[in-house]
Amino acid sequence: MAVRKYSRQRESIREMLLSRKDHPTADAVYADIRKIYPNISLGTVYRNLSLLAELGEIKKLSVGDGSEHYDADTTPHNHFTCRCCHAVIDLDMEDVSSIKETAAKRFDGDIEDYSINFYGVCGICKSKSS
Amino acid sequence: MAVRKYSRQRESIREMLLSRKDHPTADAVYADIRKIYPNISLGTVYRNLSLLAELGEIKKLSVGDGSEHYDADTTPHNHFTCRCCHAVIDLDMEDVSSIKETAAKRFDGDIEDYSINFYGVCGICKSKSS
DNA sequence: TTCGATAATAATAATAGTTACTGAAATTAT
DNA sequence: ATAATTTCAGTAACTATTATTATTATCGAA
Repeated sequence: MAVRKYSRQRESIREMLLSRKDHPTADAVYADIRKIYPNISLGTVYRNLSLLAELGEIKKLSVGDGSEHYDADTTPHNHFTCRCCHAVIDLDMEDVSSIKETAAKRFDGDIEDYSINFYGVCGICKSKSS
Repeated sequence: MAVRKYSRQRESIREMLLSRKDHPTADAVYADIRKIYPNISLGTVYRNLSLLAELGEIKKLSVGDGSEHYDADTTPHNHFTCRCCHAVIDLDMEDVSSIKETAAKRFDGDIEDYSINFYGVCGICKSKSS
């Protein structure tokens, strides 16, 4: 893949991701993008999501629910997964990126990146169950 | 499943996990346990790993490499994944569990747990490549 | 503007990881 | 020992993801 060529599908996937504040799985992206390109292939969705992630334009999130989630917001922030409704949401919290240096202190390798996932019950599910 | 019954296989899986300091996948556990129980089923391994995780006796780790890893050390600690040799190792670092409270400050749900994964190049791979 | 090279696509097959099902064997209570 | 119930091995099924292939779209040059 020497020269990267433009594709409507990829552009559409990028724009769609940017427009949502949630963190859809490949399947959710596929369902959404089919409204614009009814016969886009799921393989195309996977390929372009991986490509965009490689290029650093989006982020791949592994929250441990069996499938990958994608996030167009590449600025450093952390996520919360509700064990009740399974939503993956952004956490509004003060910067804790210093943990990277904390981790590096007694480690002889190079730490390039990190991800923090919080788990529990979200506000909505909490109010429903009470 | 009212009364849980003893099983040699489950006990063997637990002991095996306790004896290793790495964080094997179900498949790695299967390969190892077959040395003792040559015709144990992969399904049995999965079922018991899930069961032990539910009981809180082991921890399931999602590091984003496509498969789950298992850790018999349930005390709070963090992990590092080498993007070179793909090893998942424990990080010896000072306690950062206060991030749980930091995250809770501006959040209306309940935060029950969290996991931190660090990524980069481990010491061994680093020395090899230089 | 057409042409030729090649990247990207849709459709589908294949793979990997995991879970579900079934009848037989093991474990515990009676 | 016998009955009741769990767990097992073996296997099929399922879900998420990647690979293959023939066709189509993009793009730079003639």
